[in-house]
Amino acid sequence: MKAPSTPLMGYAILGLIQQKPSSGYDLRKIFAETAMGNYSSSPGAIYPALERLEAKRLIRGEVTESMGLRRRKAYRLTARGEAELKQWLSRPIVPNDVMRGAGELMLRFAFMEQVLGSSVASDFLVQFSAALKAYIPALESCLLNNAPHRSLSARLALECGIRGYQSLQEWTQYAIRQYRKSQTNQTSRPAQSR
Amino acid sequence: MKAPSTPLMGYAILGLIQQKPSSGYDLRKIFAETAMGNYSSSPGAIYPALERLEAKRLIRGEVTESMGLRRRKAYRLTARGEAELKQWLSRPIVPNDVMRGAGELMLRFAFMEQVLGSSVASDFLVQFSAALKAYIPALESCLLNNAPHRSLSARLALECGIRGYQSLQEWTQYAIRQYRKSQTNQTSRPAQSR
DNA sequence: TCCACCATGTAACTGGTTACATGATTAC
DNA sequence: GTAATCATGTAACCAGTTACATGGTGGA
Repeated sequence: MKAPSTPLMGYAILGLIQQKPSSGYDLRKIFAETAMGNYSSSPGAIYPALERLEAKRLIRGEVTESMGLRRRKAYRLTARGEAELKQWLSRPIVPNDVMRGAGELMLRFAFMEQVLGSSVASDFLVQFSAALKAYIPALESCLLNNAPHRSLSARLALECGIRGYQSLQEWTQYAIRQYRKSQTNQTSRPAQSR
Repeated sequence: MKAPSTPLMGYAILGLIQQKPSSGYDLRKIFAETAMGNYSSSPGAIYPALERLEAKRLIRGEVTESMGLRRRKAYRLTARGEAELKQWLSRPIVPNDVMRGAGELMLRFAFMEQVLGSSVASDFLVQFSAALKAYIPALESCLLNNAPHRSLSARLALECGIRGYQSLQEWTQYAIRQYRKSQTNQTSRPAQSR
């Protein structure tokens, strides 16, 4: 009774390929050099991941050997792949998403506007903010309950986690304001891929 | 040319066991119910991890079958285990630690005071703060360089990462102040395990 | 007695890690 | 020609996941 779920890195690849058809090498560079560095850029991670996605018919690769260029296998999304990506991006936020660190939610949000449009991204922020609002008090009570702490450093580490979520919450408010600002300027359109 | 490194969860277990000898079940509860929930509480993760640590002679388990109690295998640190834990806690902070998310550094800090004393923990915070100060500008320039962003949501996601590190930096300052405050009240002692 | 929970494990699968292999192309 | 870099891959290993198995203990 388990969905044959694509791991997080698979979705990262789907999202990047949706933005721009890419080779394994392109993806390695992105993971190695940009802020997406939390995902592995090792060939032993990326090439097998591409093969798995291709086996599931979510992407398709074609070699571009034309005129003296280096051999290069560029992947692009299939219709199934785009559907899978949209389905992932459309999932509702569940408490577990927030508890396990917000990495997956942020990855989804980063791709969301291009794929589903700015109004969906804006709605997502509202959901996100609400989920954080519900979760933070639980952490704070955890801090108070454990009043007789083992050490100052242990308590501070816990406080650091709470601050992280508070900062995330502040970011959602900021981001919501940014979307409101942009909506007054231009109409919300479903983000056509050029 | 690779150290037979204990994975992060192994150190989490060593740290917890140092605080208080524990069984696999105890650890499961801690990982499931407290703020350490980012580590897996599944039996398939914990029991093999305990076996690995025992095989490396870092911990030793003994069954406590006394008087009608349920069978229970409590582990405690060996001398080697304590040495390994101290060695891990004493490692200098390298840029990579900060880039790959600060999870390992926070775990180390949480255990640090009990094992190595408050002055080491305090020094650690200073190092941590310096590492963050060096890293944040790189992220900010990444934001500026990618000025023609794909979408507002992608830019905001990047900003969220930066804010997270800034909040971490603010926390280090706060934590350093807390240590200064505590040092004026009581002398810094190497934290004897009772 | 039977159910809930305590407590420890095991097995198959999945996927990431390090490290190595291979060869083509470009710049010097 | 030779070094750097582009580009794709492979293999052995390691550890976490889900799911199941086993049995003791206490309370209804």
